[in-house]
Amino acid sequence: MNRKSNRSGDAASPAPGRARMSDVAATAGVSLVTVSRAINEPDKVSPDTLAAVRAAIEQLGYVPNLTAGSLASSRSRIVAAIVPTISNLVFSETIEALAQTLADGGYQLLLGQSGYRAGDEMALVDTFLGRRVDGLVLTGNAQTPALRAKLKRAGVPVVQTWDLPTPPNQPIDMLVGFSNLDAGRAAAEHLLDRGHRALAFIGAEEDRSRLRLEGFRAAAAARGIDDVQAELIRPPALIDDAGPRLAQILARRPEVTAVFCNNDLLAAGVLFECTQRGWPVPGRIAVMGFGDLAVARAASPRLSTVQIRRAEMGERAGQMLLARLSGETDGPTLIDIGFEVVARAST
Amino acid sequence: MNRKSNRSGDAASPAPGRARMSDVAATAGVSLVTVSRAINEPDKVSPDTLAAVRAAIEQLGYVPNLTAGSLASSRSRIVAAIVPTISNLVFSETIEALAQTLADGGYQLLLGQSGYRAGDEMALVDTFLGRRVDGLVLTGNAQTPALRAKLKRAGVPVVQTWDLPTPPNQPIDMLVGFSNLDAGRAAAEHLLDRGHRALAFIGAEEDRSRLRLEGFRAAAAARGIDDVQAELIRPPALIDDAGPRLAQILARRPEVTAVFCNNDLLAAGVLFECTQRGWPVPGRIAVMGFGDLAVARAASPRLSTVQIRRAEMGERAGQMLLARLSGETDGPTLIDIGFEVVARAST
DNA sequence: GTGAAAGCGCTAACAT
DNA sequence: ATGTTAGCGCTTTCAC
Repeated sequence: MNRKSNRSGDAASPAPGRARMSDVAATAGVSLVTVSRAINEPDKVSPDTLAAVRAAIEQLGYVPNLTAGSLASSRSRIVAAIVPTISNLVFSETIEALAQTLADGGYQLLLGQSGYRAGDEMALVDTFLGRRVDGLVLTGNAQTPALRAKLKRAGVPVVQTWDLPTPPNQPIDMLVGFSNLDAGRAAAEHLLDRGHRALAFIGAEEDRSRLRLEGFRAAAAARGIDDVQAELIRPPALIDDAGPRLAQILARRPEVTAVFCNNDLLAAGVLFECTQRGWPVPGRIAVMGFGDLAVARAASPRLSTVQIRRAEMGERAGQMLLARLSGETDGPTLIDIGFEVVARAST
Repeated sequence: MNRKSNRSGDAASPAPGRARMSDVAATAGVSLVTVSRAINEPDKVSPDTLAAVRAAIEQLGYVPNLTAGSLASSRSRIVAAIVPTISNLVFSETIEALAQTLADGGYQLLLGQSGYRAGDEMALVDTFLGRRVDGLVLTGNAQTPALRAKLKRAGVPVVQTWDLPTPPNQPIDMLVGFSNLDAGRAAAEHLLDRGHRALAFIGAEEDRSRLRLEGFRAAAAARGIDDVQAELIRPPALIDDAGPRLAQILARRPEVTAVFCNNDLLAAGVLFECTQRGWPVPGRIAVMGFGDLAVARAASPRLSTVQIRRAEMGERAGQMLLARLSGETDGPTLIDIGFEVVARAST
């Protein structure tokens, strides 16, 4: 009952509803295939016909139906990406670079949020596969066995990001990331090198954050320090969680002199809390962040942090996908982009 | 040459490539239509057949081809949204709430970034219309006449967000927003009421920010203050732009005692700059933000700001769209959700 | 409650 | 350089 019913205002608009490719063909006085070619492979059409077709398209306000095209060609020109949340700034640069790289290659990005829930991730993958996306970019490598199986069966190119394969997990297909374990370790070593012995950790209760905590603890233990206070925040971890969590840590262990926060915004929250208490940083307590977001360079004092090249990660993910989609079969399928400890004033 | 070629590892996987609905039908011993019904309208199928169909789906690992479904039904169950950038936290809560509301209604969100460029917005709309999205959510109401015309011709439900219609612009279809002009005005009045006379503004060089500046200036002028220093940052405006811009303002006009920042993160950047200079806030300078993000409640001092109910905006946008898509013809099509000045410690 | 036939709007061979 | 013939995998009448 809706296919023919026009919505409300039905003024004398230039175009009569929605034109199809055959309408364009008729108007231009050519066949339907020629129109298809004029749109998709303009070189294979004579200049005159091309002009005629373009005029007809313009005149009719024709918008190609990409759904029909996808069905016929079994290529959607869509790549889907799943991130835990778009409200976390660490992901947005990766996504922006990915979207840009894909766009330059003629693909569009479909974005889904898992909310850190495995069930949601599975549901998203289902609809993405249902839409026959040409590729998939996932965050982390903690996907459930069921999900892995489904992806392999579907045969879609997949890129995992933001982590390296942590045994026993194998890469599903391609991967670009870094070792979160080593990053946590490096953060601890940085603080230990500066003489801190009473360490604390604030992060989200989530896979990659847990890995960094594990590395952080391992490095501390290697130097004989076993008591690392940790506060894990149920995601999303927001900046206004930082102050109260720091308070919790200090209530349990007042002598803490250094805290590693699992993203720079959380670290900025800790800085604000210190300002509130009138505590000098790093005099009373050293603060280290993660990510090297813009806030790390803007904070006072400037934040020491672990830099992740987030944009590069998105770009590489996009390139790997484009290479695979264009039929290239060689090229890397596992990239460790590493990380770098950046020492600034807060430690 | 690729339709039949299988990628690399071709182990004895349970499923032979990709099952179609007819395969499910054959396996379940029913007709294809029945499978379609079992998936889309389970009530209209007997419990036994339903069970049989579900078993077959499970066994074959069948994933419905939504592209084919969309083509046949001319409904995509996709709503697209365009935001300037996902790297700006003010948009993410709106988008998250929108995505959630739509998901509850059985629709998926396709996200596009315009990068604040009108040309990109047009290109995005083109591909979205090409994919026959069922609805569209746009940011702001400064769309070009060409874009407006295209949207009206296509007849898709459209919701504009984050602003009210500013003459001569009419709403394209539906709208949920607030007056950026009035919000800027209210911010100025708040600062004026606290006795400030030398005012400054830091914001992005972008439509809504400009409107807020206009309102800010108008309210100041109404009280006899004509010299409002403004710094407009070419988007994206990041937190580390704040300090340098404040410095610029002070270099031109050292007696400035209050600055209105066009988002809370920028305001946090100004707070950090003040900490750096050893300036008391609001003693030496008052700082006001916009949005009421989490950072406003976490900063030191707590930020006075203009609160926008961003999640509600996304939810309302989703509801309007769902109502329209389900055939409801009444209901509101223009909602002013307002704003609220929140006075905290920074002013 | 279930099925048979027709077609959504395009692209992919294969001609010419 | 252009056209013809077949589908892509579903949903929709309409019939039983």
